[in-house]
Amino acid sequence: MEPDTPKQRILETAIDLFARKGYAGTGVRELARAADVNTAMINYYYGSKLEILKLIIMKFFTRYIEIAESTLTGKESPDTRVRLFIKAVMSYFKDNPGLMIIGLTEFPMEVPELAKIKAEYVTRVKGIFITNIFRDLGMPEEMNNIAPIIGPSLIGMMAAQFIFRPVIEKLDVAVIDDAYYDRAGDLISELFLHGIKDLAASCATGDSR
Amino acid sequence: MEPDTPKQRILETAIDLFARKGYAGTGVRELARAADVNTAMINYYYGSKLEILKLIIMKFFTRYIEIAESTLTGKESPDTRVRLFIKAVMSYFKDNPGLMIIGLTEFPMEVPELAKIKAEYVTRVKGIFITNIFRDLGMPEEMNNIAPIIGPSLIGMMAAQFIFRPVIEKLDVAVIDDAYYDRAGDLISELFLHGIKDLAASCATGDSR
Amino acid sequence: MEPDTPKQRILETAIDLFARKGYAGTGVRELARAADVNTAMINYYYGSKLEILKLIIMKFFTRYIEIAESTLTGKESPDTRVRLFIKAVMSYFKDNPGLMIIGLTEFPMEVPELAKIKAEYVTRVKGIFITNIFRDLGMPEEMNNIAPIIGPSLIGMMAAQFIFRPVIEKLDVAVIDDAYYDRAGDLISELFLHGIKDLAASCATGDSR
Amino acid sequence: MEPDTPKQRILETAIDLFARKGYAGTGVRELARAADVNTAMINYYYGSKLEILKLIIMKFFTRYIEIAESTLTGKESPDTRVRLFIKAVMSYFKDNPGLMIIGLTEFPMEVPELAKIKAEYVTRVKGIFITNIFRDLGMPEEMNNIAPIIGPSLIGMMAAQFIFRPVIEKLDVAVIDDAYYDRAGDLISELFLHGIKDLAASCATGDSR
DNA sequence: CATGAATGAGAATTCATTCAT
DNA sequence: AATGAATGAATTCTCATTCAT
Repeated sequence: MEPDTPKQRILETAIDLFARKGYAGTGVRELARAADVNTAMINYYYGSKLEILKLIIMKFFTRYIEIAESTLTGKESPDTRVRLFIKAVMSYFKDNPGLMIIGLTEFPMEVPELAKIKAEYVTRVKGIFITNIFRDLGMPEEMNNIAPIIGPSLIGMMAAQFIFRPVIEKLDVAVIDDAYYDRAGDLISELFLHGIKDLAASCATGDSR
Repeated sequence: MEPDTPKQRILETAIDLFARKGYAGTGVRELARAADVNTAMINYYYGSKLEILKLIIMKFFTRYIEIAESTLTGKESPDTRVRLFIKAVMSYFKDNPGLMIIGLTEFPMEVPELAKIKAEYVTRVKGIFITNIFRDLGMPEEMNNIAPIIGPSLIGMMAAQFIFRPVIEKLDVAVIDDAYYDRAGDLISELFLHGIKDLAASCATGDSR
Repeated sequence: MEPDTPKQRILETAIDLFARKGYAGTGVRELARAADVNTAMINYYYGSKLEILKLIIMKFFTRYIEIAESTLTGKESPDTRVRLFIKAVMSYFKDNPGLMIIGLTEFPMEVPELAKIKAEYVTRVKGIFITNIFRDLGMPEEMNNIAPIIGPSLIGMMAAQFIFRPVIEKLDVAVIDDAYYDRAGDLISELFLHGIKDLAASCATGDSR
Repeated sequence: MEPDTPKQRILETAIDLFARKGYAGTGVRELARAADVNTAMINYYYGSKLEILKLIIMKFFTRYIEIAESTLTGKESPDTRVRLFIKAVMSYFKDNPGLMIIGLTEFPMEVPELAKIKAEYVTRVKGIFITNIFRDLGMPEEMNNIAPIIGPSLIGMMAAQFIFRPVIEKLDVAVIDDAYYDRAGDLISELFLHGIKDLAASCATGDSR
């Protein structure tokens, strides 16, 4: 179905390598070899190594935003929508772990352009969350300022399952398969929802902080 | 008080640069310049760039384990101990953000030695958690298998506050200062404790999954 | 006729420089400059400086073995064959002094691989000599154990003419030209044959050692 | 008896290392470590690495000349004197293989001073040989021009036993011990004397070339 | 005497990229 | 579209040497 062109192979291989060895830690020649293309092809198709990174980051966030919008803005109860969101995100991360790792952890500060793009994406997600979830959960307005804390917390919980995978695997636990990530998603949903609702409740009774 | 020797300066600068630009993304010459030492000094004192990384990772985990042991094994209620742990960890991360970022995100897979060391540290923390917290919270034995999910989740929440800082800063939120991280710690404590206790409760009634 | 490609130029220049200044004493940048190529070309074509050395040593011994086989295994009298061998070897050395000097004097002990290869080549030559010359000269079996002495002696005599050339030139002797080496070859032949035959004779009469 | 001062240890270790790994292939720090002295001591005692090399070469030739003079200028028959010379030289080489290897094979062309010194030494030996041996062996005057061939040949035979030692050892021969070198010395004496006398004889009858 | 810190130049190698074919 | 040669800058690390203590 997918044509498997050299150009595609380069991108897929880059996602894998950048995620595992880091953007700076991955050489163009290494990438070319792994993708089984000529070294010059990389610059021919993508212009530069950095362009590939940009592309990957955009790719990651584009879909991430889509998921946020399609799951969080529905008509279901806020609980359900959060559960749907987490389920969808976990599924997305599971199918594209490399994309996620690169999108979330590669911060080429030398490229302000990228930092700005990232911030824009995150701002949008934050907006979606406040407008659709916080409000519907009945959280008081003044709790919006904790959004920048619980947003990263939620994504941190989900991402951690994949980022720390090499270490988790070394533990004597059952294998990390699809079911594992399903369970993790459910767990994170419970943790998050119970936590945030109790928080909102106690907040309403005055014990703000 | 602190002597500020070239050797120390190299290490401190390395922590800063490795955290911001990545291990692979940081050159020795760049490091030398930033630490204001001769390039050869780096190898003179530490042997190689990789040795510095190893040192940093060990440093991070050594203290992290200490914190886990000293806070989680006390006589207080499990709730209190978790709160103390999170507070101490957040304080540790706040004072040593670079140390944490490197310790948690740099995975030089080419160095199996490091991977093993990391796994050992994590195994110990997992043990401390299960023995001291899960048990005392009255979690059923069969929930131990969610430890590898919950552990990363908790640390993911905490770490996210620092790892995503460059992006969070770009949001139109209040400045990220000490108080910010205090609040984040409290919030994560609530989220985690409410979540996990409700989870244990619902698990006891059979709805576990 | 010979294409004179950069790759060839690198090898030829390496032979010259390694022979004159030693392998360790020759820098890649120096080699690149002398061969009039970009420094990176050396690694591009040969992988590493060490690979060039290996190649040169193999090259030397390959031809050396060929000469030994083609001259020593003929149907002529053993005297004649030895003379042919020495003549051919001297001619080979004269045309490729660098190859010989490197092949015989560079012993990178750090590279056991090379030491093994060398030993294999030498073992083969020793075998050829014993089977084809010692036997035909009527040398008693028990004299085979002197082979490891007279083998090096013979090659030492021949090689010395080239290895010590810089010093010989400083003496007030006639110029060192083709005729000089022809004469040296003849002389060495006489020295060697007279010597070894008298030796065999005296050995036969019992005055062994 | 010998005090084993740091200064001496440096020189002895240098002889060993320069011989085995080459002058250029031996680092000052490596030398210091092997001699168990501080790196700076090397320059403190000898000024520079090059000075050590010069010293070693001088040392080698000084003794070599002494041996030539004391053995070749005696009252015994020329045969006997040559035998004594070879025996003494082989003994000298055996006890100081490093000294010999460095003295004979290290040609730092960049140091014309050294080349000149070497040439002077060799010229003296050549003179001793012609005056004391060739003449007494009754070699015709016109054969003096083969001295530059014969000299290197003889020393080449002797040196080869030590220079090629690492390779000889790999052959399946008996161990290389003192007796081995004694035998080699005797053999080389026979080879050389038989050869050169027959040569002189045939030369006298006109078949010179 | 002896040390360890310090240095600038140089080592070999790899980098991302370009270009002619 | 694709290749392999080629490049100059940059990589990490080692060099021999100096110097203050």
